[in-house]
Amino acid sequence: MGRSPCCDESGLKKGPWTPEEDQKLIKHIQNHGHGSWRALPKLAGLNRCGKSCRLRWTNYLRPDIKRGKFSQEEEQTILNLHSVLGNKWSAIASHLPGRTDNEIKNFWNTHLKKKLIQMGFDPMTHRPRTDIFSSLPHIIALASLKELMENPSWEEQALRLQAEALQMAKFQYLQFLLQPPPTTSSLTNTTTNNNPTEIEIMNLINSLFESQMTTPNTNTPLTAPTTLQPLATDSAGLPFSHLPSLEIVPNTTNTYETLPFIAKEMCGQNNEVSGPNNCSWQLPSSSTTPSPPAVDPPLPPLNIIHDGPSSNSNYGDACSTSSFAGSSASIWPDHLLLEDALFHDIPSL
DNA sequence: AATCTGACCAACCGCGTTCAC
DNA sequence: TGTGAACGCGGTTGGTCAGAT
Repeated sequence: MGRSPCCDESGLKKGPWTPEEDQKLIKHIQNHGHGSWRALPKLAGLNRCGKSCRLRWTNYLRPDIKRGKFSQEEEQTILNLHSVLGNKWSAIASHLPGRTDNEIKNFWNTHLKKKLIQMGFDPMTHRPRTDIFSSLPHIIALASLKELMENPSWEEQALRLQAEALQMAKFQYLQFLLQPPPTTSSLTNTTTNNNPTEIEIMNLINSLFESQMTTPNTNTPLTAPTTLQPLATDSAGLPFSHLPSLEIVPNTTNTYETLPFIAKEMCGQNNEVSGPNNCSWQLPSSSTTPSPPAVDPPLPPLNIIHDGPSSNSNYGDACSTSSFAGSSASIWPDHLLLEDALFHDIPSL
């Protein structure tokens, strides 16, 4: 379709508006309304194109425009609406009286987007970022190179580091998936499209347990309850503050096939759930947990009644998760530091 | 004091849609 | 119904300013 030719016309002024031009535009619109924007500049005595006049009026001169810093409520509203509407700035602006789409767009690009990224969220999906995986090969390569430079037995070190990095990334991603969705906005209703898929969680849980086998293919049962502690809260107090610790309890009546149901229920934030095959997990009473911080109190530990050896030989070995949980918290206190930890002190290449 | 860098935001550009003829 | 002008919207640019080096 035809594009407006007005901006292509030569001889029309561009760039910042002067106070005199503003006054002409305001006075004309107050007296006559804007009518046809194309005809307005000539009628108002402005050497501007109609489009420029319209933008100046709608984004800056309109009397009902609210200027100044965005309030916490406005910020929250933008987050809510953006999680639903995406970059529909005009639609978002329609819910914020006095704010223009341009202003909201600028505020988003300069503040909110960065804020979400810092908190570990994808600003487009409002879900925890998973791009750790896409960058993992790069991280591992550099980490391996570091080992190579520092350690003569670099092959072994690199392999170990690779395994640890991959394991950590999986665990962190699993923790992200188990958060109550979505957390970028406390006002947003829980919508199913923010929930991780059952398969997604199942695959991660299985791969974690599988790779934690200490004695492969021996079917050694898990002999004592083991707890996966949540990682430390990040600097902003999110998102790990909502994460329960996971207690894996040996239970001969359960099978690994119950894990998808466990995972599914964990997403639902229920306090007590009975799954198939006598599988169950529950949130212990709050009295068993340390006193919560003033803001964003953590959920109490989550007990998972987990099976021991399974008929499925891929998953049937013992899990030594306590050391895993301990190392995870000490090596990478939060997800944002994983890359930092690996890159830290790496000489420039 | 000079230069650099990044944040901020008004304004522009260009595409898709709507409207009038 | 087809066409072109007008409009609306989202992405991008570029000027300004403040803080860091």
